[in-house]
Amino acid sequence: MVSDIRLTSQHTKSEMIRCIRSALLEQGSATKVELSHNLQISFPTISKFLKQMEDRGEVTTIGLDESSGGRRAIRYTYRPDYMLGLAIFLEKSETNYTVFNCLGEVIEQGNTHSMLEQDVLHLTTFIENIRNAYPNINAVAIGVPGAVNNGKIFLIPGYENYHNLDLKKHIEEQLSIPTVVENDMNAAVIGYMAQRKIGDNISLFYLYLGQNGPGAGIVINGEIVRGKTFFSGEVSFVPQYDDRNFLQALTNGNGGEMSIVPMEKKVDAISRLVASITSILNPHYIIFGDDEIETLMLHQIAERSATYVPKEHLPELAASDLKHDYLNGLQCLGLSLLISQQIDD
Amino acid sequence: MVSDIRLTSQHTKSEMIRCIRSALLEQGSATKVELSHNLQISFPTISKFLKQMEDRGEVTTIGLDESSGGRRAIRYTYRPDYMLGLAIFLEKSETNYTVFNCLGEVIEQGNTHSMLEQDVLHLTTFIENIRNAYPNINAVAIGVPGAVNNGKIFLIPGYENYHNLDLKKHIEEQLSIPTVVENDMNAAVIGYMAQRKIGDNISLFYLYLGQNGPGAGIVINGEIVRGKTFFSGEVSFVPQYDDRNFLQALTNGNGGEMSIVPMEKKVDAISRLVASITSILNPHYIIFGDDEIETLMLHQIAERSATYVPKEHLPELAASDLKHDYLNGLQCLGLSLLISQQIDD
DNA sequence: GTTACTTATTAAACGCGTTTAATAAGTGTG
DNA sequence: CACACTTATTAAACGCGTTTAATAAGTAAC
Repeated sequence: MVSDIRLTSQHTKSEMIRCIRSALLEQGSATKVELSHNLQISFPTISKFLKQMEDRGEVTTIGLDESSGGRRAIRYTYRPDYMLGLAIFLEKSETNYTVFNCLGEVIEQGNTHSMLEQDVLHLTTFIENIRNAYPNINAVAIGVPGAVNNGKIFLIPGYENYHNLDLKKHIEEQLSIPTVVENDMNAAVIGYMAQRKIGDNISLFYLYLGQNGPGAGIVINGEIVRGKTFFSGEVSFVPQYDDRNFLQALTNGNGGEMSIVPMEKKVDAISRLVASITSILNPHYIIFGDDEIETLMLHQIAERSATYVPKEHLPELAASDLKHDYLNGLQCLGLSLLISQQIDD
Repeated sequence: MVSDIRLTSQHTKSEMIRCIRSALLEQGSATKVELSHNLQISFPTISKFLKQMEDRGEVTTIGLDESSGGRRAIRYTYRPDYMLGLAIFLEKSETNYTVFNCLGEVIEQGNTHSMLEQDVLHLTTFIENIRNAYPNINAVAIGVPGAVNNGKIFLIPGYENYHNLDLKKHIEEQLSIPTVVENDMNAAVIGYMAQRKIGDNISLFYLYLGQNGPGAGIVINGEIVRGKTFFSGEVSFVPQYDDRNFLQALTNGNGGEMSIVPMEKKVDAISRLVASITSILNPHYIIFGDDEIETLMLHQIAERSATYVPKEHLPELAASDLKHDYLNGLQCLGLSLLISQQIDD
């Protein structure tokens, strides 16, 4: 016997606006009734907020719906350029950036010299300049090759200027733009999941096997796994053979070129890693962020993994474009800052 | 420039009651001002709910505080026996149960014949009988040696009667008592964390190395990891040596007694597992749910693990009493049902 | 013991989202 | 083209937690 059907699951003002924004962006357009239905917010409340948003130019009407038997409804849509986001990823050799709108469309894309070895001031003035060109940039997402927690860079080997720097706080204080900072692999896994519209309580292992040594971004139950000392995903160290761990198996133990090691040995090492991950975490997906891995190799890995772990428990294996996912992840992070933007009347 | 300091972070009625209950139970006793402060709920609201709870006998006053310079405050406390919980764990050889109050104190403890091979009806009448003896039992927590998701038993090898049964739904419909069903290792990890008051965003690996083969309960970012096919924690299959996985390393590959394998070989296998877990998940703790593991062995494992993974990233290793944690976990699960109990005016 | 000053509690006014009633704007039908 | 019947929108009444003001109950000082 449930006492009450709906216990006024109230939201706060900014939560509601966030919901309206994301619903409008997701659905492309909507009427007030549709929003009220989908978001479980009462019609009058939707009406009130939508009017405010229309007044400040955030949404526009795009005409009337066909009548479904009664009065025709007004259809609203979000203006994608009302706010823009800036995504930057700092890499060893260069700095890439994109300016994007609320639909994720890229307005401008470019790259410049690496900033990791420079002073942080370089970065802030760079952002400031872009913002001067696009004044309605309202969020910055920065990707770095290092361990990040809540905007603070804890560990970034080789780049002293950024070590132990709370980059989020720094940018927000200097430029007063909402900012998010994230590790590269974590951004990639976020981007991949968003793109494939992978649900919320899913576990996913995003594995990179590139030049800088293996690394992974891990999402479990829809949340990024950072670990006690930000060491999660450092799969190089997984012991796999009598006298070799994963990295040694890939590089023949001498830190040499990966290409020297014969294909089948690599496949076995990767398959053993897949088996370990499966029997420990049993995720839904393992994604290889590398174009080099072709479908053939994926099949071989799947087959060989099944010799270590019952087949039905193995995750779906797939390859994906790391750089693309990385950028997409940063845009997602920026976008979520945009749509939760407070409005100051 | 933040526009508003406190955007009326409103809660629903039942959430508030839940908060008040848990605060009173946690702190032992409290005044209205203290509750209002700790829970961030306004004084009048606290006052209103506390009065209702007092009226129905859920809380009582235990006198006045000493004056701190002004009017003396009334101190309230929760009546621990106002609601009781029932924890049951179904095992192969027997069925254990405890009746406990809101403070976690055990009112009655006992065991009876195994019910896993019987019909489920056996279990329901068993619960019904206990409830007749303690009419204010308001929650049941059931632990089973199988894969459970949201009360439904997906996989429970050897016990056909329980396979694919939504036990939670079944009990709730038959007896109308709020019910929670959980896997044994998951209950244990919950119990361990509650007992040690381990924070909310912590990752913990609870490992069991007993007769029925290794198994683990995993919590990451404060949430149970179940996996795509409820296979998470099945660490037996982790490949560790050229030709042996973890289980084979422990049992010498012939499924024989663990005791045959020399101590140091076991230590190495466990250490390799610790290293794998660390480099994949980097959890805060790995707990061994086994009394057999003595402090000496823990030290050896810690030392040996450090040969595979940099020491600073290793988790804290500890041993704990599985059965105790298991029971405690069930009580926690039951308790959280109790304190979120709806009141029907 | 009266005064000044605390602190706890109660009572009234307010804000805000919701529910409900009222109105507006369509459709098809005889 | 009035009529019954939809559906969208607006206006008013309500519920509930909060903020603010008023009152009660205590302490210390003179």
